[in-house]
Amino acid sequence: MEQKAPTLQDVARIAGVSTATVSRTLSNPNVVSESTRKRVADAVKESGYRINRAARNLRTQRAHSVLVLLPDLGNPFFSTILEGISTKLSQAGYSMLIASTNQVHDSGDRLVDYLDDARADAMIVLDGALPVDVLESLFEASQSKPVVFACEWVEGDRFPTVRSENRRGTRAAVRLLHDLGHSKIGHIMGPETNVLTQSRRQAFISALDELDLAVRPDWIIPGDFSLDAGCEAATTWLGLMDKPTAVFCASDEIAFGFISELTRQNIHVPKDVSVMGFDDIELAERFIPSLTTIQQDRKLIGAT
Amino acid sequence: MEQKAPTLQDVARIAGVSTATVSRTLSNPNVVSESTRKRVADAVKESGYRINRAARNLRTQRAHSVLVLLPDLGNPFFSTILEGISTKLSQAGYSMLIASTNQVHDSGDRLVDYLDDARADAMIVLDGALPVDVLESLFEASQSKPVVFACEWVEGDRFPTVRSENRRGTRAAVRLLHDLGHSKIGHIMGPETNVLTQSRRQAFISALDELDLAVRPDWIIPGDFSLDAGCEAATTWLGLMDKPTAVFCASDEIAFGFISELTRQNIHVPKDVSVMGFDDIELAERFIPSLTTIQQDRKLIGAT
DNA sequence: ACAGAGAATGTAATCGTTTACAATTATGCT
DNA sequence: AGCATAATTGTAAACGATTACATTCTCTGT
Repeated sequence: MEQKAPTLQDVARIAGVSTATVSRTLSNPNVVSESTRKRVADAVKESGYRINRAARNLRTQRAHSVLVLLPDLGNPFFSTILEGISTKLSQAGYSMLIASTNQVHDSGDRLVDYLDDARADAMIVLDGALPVDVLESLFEASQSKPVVFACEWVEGDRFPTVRSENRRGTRAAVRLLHDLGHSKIGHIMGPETNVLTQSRRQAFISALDELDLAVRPDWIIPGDFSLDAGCEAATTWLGLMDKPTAVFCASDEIAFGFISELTRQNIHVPKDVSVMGFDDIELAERFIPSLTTIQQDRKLIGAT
Repeated sequence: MEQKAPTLQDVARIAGVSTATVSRTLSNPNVVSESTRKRVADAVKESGYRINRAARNLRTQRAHSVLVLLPDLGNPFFSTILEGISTKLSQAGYSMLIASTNQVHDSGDRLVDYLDDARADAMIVLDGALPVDVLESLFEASQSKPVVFACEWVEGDRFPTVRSENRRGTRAAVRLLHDLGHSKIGHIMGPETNVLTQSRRQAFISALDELDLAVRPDWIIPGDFSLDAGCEAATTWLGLMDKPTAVFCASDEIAFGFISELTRQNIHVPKDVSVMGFDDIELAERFIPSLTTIQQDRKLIGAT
């Protein structure tokens, strides 16, 4: 029973028309007459025809799919963004290919292959920490196919970028803590090299300045967006003589790690110390308008 | 500067050989002579040739990509599994397409289209709650292309399935709680219709039986794998006259919701009540060997 | 030196669509 | 009716790779 899939030819034969007509009926129905349109529709149904994307892609020179590149698939933060992208893409009739940066790198493939090779029409990059040579080749490729950065970005304005309002979000968080009566506010950072880290730290400092609050270097604790970093930061915090009464974390994951470690040490949140996160992954109370929703529109535009 | 991508023909011309030879050099190097192999390699480098996947896919009738279907992209639990799948696939030279069940459903596309239309060679399903008609058509399609279920599954043994050891994990969890001295153990379930829920509840009950512990229906609290469910369960727990001193949650997310709500109500975990989760998402202390690692091998086998 | 095996390469058909162009038919207008 | 124009449909050439088959070339053994 290994019957091969029906082709346009088969449909054409059944409907008694040419393949061209069938193709037109499917992709551009309003140019064929009512009667043949119906005949073709019936023939399609009868044969159980499904278009062969490979053939179509070859002929039209488009892959009808978009590559999403992210640093780490396991990171829950990205999954909500993916959800948004995925929805938009499938609405627009695109498929979503996924690759994670480290893998691509390990396997020796070059990133641009995905574009060069006609596997993807466009690329959405969620990783701001790409090596320069990769960036270079990406930029070259972006002359012919759209490459857009989202959430994280690279310096230089060479790629269109979709970013959330890091500065504003950070300021809002700091102000909220201030309004709650805190004047001793600390910060747990993301990984040193990350653009988000930089941006949020700067925003944090300037927000403190605006409110005439002290900026204490020992209250700015290094980290790396992970739970573990939050736990370590908790230890650091415990070791401080003069402890901040509120802490703004560069990511929600950090915040969780921080809180859970403190709880283990019988420090109560928020009674003993207030903690805020950033990113609005589903786990947290969301105090900053979600990133994801705003971004998707522009992404789609960039992609098509 | 809109130069089109170089093709096999271009390479062939530069190298002074036929396209067939070039193709062979690339896909089956050991049948061509050393000298031409080098000539072709140089020509490839000179022209910057990249293979056109669309053409290759058309000719070879394979898409070199696998579709992963999951119920909800936003759910962090799946992202770690995705990571594993993705790694294996890219090692094997496959791309990974992603779709989420609800979207596919909403958009009116049929799932099987992905297989039928040569976009994907195989499919990995992480959703055990598909409508019957979808299942039916999937099964039909699985005659020609591999479809494997993972993590969740459907009754009937019609599809190859990769599953984690739900029963064993559950039993291990219950025994651990028992060994810690608990005799009053409760359970917060996942969504009623989910196969994992069923499996874990049964295992939970039989584990209690084995240990001669009481099975109290009011200690088995309904839920749905989400944080919110955990919170609600916390309220339910608070309302119980006779409270279990330990709770086994069907997912880590539930456990987190439960713990956070209790903490808010000044109940201390684990002093006042012990809580265990299930799934081993990165957030939790991992007390059950991870699901993800074991599965990937078999998945890959199934897919190729 | 020559037949014959085996290695290396070339020729050309093929995968299933789309689409420019030609050909046909239908329609409107005087 | 007769011709111009528009609406449909058909013919056939792409798209860029793979591969069966034919061909040429290179040896080896006698």
